[in-house]
Amino acid sequence: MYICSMYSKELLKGTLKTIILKLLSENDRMYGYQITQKVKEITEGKINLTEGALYPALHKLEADGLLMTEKEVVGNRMRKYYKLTKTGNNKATEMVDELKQFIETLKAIMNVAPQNLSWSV
Amino acid sequence: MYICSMYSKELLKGTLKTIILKLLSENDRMYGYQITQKVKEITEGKINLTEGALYPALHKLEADGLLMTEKEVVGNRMRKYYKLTKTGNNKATEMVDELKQFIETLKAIMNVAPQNLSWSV
DNA sequence: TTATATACATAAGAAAATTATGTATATTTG
DNA sequence: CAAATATACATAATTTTCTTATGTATATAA
Repeated sequence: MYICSMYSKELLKGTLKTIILKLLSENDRMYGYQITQKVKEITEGKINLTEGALYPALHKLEADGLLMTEKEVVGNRMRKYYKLTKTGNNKATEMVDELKQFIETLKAIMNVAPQNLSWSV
Repeated sequence: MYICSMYSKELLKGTLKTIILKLLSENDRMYGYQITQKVKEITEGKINLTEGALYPALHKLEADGLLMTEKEVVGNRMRKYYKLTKTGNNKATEMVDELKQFIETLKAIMNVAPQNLSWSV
């Protein structure tokens, strides 16, 4: 898995943790590979998370006490399920709200009224 | 100017260049400080660009041939105006479109339908 | 006269992602 | 049956990008 996104890659930066927390707030528990597939599905292939980004992010969220893990072996292969902690659940709500507001702000910039007069050069 | 944003700072990552190009596609020419003020104005203070992020980004965009500069002295103080090149203008359109699509994709994730059945665990 | 605003710049460090590997099993396909 | 692809984890080296901090300098407001 080497291709990250059909978007300019920079755009994803800063949103990964929020995406992970959001998915986990909807899905009780998920494992890493499942998260990549779920994101691919929801975004119709537009976002493909790379392992090099995902796994370190999951480890960081666990280290920060936002996620907890359960290991299971399914058909000889290991799975590590991630689940929100109580703190993680609160943080998820907070970060999703923040991202939604940020999206609105970005839209304001992207649709800025052409040539308003407040700045004359 | 040390405070960057009322948002978690990560969110801004990856969007700065698009913001700059968008503003310049609306404003013919702008100088650095003006860009910080314009962004503050449009976002109602929610985004404050730091110099440490802005100036290197402008220099990079110039080095990449997307911006060109005109220096002027206004009231004993130097101003460096930035303007889109032809390439920069095309790139601006492209990156703004990309960001708009990315925003829609992000919204899809943030509003993901709870518990659809395509992934059973 | 001191703080704030205007106006540029850059360097050190941190954070986060990309890119590239590595290990291993299961399944599909030619 | 062999090879490719999918599943499933992990990490190290590097790059990019931003934060934080600092530096220079003039103008204006308190």
